Amino acid sequence: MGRRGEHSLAEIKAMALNTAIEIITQQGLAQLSARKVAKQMGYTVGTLYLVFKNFHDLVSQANAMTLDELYRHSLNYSQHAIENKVLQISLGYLQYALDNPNRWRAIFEYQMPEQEQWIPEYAEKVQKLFALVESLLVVQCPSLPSDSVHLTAHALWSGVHGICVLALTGKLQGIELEQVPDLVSLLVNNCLLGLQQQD
Amino acid sequence: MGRRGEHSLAEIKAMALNTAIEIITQQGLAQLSARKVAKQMGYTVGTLYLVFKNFHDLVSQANAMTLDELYRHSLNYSQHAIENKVLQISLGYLQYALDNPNRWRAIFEYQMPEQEQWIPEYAEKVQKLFALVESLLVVQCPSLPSDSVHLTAHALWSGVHGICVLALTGKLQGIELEQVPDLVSLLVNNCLLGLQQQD
DNA sequence: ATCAAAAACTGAACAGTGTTTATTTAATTA
DNA sequence: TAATTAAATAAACACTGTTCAGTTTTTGAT
Repeated sequence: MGRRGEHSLAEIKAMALNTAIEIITQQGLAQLSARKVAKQMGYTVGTLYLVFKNFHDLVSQANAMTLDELYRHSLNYSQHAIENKVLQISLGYLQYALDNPNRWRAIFEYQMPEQEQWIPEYAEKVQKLFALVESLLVVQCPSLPSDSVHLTAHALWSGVHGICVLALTGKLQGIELEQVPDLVSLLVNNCLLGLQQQD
Repeated sequence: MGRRGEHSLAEIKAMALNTAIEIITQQGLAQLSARKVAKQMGYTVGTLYLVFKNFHDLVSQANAMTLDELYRHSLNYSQHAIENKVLQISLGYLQYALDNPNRWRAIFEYQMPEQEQWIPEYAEKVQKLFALVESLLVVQCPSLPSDSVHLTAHALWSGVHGICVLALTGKLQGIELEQVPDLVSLLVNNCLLGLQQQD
């Protein structure tokens, strides 16, 4: 039927990303498909390939948006804390995951096709989160050498991430859901305690 | 062509599981398909459905076998350690993941179809790993109350798991691969140090 | 205003996926 | 040897991502 001109390509791209996020949120990443996105937008599949290189591109950009939200949410938690900001950002990270399980899992369970690359924004945004934790840690443990801060930030953050992963995939069967934040507190606080003892 | 009688159904099932693990090991979970398994065995797809309920069933049982190997490997590491067994089992867990990335990722990145259940063995084996860590922790921290041991074991183990996840998915960009075991040591040792300080 | 060119959009095709089922073939039993 | 049972297949179904030849509409120039 040809050009309808109702939406610009930029608008179509935005619509597609929002629709994809909607489907991920409601039905999970596994239920996302190109045709489903297109149909829900009122277009056909081919149109998506005018604004995305391929399906991987669509998913990556949708996940990048989630990663942004996740970053802002975590940052917000740390900024509203007056002490132990490292713990607070960790709890903020967990809370976003618990509140948006499907979107959170989509970020970390998406299997990148062989031979494809991450979109640049994706790697940047992951890096930004680590950097944020590192900056909070350096304030909280001023006597720690910068090499140690770097390693510790990654260890701590990976640990918090691991708790989120296992909690969201139902693999923490011996732990009640309301105890999951306690796991984060336990890990972060004891690790920090151990660090300060070394000084 | 009908019954060839070359293999019993039990043998066919074992062949399928071994073939699936082979494909996962070499090409990753994303490249696994029912037809590929069947073809590599010298059978057709339909035959697989004589011994598996569905594809989910096949993947689950293949992953359960990996989970067993992972458990034995981790147990072995802890048994050969004379002190700090909690750290050693953690490093053993990490090493298995680094040595068998595709099999390890298959366990944790497999998206269970909506409305399907884990096979019972699967949940049991995950539980067994947590229980093992908990039993080592209780020896290493005898003065810790049993409630705390339970929580701490899960927090610690999730932490170690998180490091494995991010390392294998290439999200620890600020860290060299040979430093990853250091991350595990840092997390585990500092957390244990913090715990002992609380006593 | 008319016509050509460019851009937007579709629909159908392709190879692949998991799954089901009628059918064929071989081994077992009577 | 004939009837029965079990093993295995081939083909179909609905779905997936991806491509591309056409069709339709808008735009730009005469």
